[in-house]
Amino acid sequence: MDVKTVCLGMLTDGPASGYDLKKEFESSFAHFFAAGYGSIYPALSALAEDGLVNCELVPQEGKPDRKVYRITDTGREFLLEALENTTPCHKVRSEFLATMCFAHLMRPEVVEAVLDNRLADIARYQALFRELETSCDHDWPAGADFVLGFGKAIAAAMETYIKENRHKLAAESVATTATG
Amino acid sequence: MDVKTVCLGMLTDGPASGYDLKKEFESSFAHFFAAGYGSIYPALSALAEDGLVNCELVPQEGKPDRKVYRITDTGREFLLEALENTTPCHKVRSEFLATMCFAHLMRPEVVEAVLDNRLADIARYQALFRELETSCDHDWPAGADFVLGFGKAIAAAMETYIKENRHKLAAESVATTATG
DNA sequence: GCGTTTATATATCGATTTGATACTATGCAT
DNA sequence: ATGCATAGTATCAAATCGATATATAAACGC
Repeated sequence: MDVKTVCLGMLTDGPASGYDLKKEFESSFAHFFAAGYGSIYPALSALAEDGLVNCELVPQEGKPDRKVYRITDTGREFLLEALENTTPCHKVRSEFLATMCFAHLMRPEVVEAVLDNRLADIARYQALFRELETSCDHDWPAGADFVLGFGKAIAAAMETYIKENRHKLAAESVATTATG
Repeated sequence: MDVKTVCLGMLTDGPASGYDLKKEFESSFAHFFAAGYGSIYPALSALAEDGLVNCELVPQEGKPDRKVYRITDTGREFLLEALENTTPCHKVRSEFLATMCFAHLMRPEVVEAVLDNRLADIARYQALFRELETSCDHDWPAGADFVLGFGKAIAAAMETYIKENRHKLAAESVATTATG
């Protein structure tokens, strides 16, 4: 399940441009699958080349032409096959936790700042979740609901854990002002 | 905080070879920062070239020489500076959630299998956490404790969420045997 | 005794992804 | 008038991933 396949899946919802897909990556997919233009545009080109989507050029005034992609029957078949994989991965890459591993080398106020910033980031995700919930009138497929709920549950768990355990970290910092 | 910096941080614990670091990436770091040989060896070479570590060749019988890396004073300074970054990221890349977004295109038994496999994967992480807790006699720095606890909390939250919400998914699958 | 897996150790390489940037044009706010 | 947001495409170096190659030896199952 690479960017190509996710784009293909998004296109089952209807035709879209690379720009449109980017917006979806930034909203409903933001909390679990990031992709920038550098991944999306090459992915769409490759899909078109393989005949899994076709591309219609829609001219616009004053703006670059829209390249509107539509999934083909071959593409739909390919997607269904890809969805047969029963062991899709779930990976975390956390510079935050890596940093916390070395908290004993850091000044306590920096540790505090890192934790505050992480909580702020979690709050941003929670705001996004509320937005997604209100904007869409719940005519969503069950899968989208499940995924949003998953994001909310994990964000809440992270928030709770950090708030309840941050005091343990601040306490033991080696670099506490030795002048005390 | 790239692989180079994490390797440098690991080396504050004592000298180690690339092979040793790989084992650490597979144990205590496994749940939040993956790195393979393809990242670790080039990282160590680059660190050595920049004078942040030095390398001692330790010959062995029948096996390739060990290249034992040790952090230098310059390296320690560099690390401390890197740890001043107060906004380290925390990213998730989940092919699992991407797959679940398209559950309505999947056969229900495949959805079930995906969920079972995810739960199994979570269980493997939980086993690893128990191992880490017992093997090390808690002479750990507080940071390592915090990070392990974080992993446990999130794993538990994921497990609970999946078990409590999977029924909603199975229910609405479009592809239910229409022959019923 | 014989094949397979596991462990010790290094290293490389193509494919994918990241993150930043470039280009063009409209409109809105300060 | 200057900057920022929005709409749209596109590219590129650097970083990372995942698999594979090489070499030796102990351990395990049948």
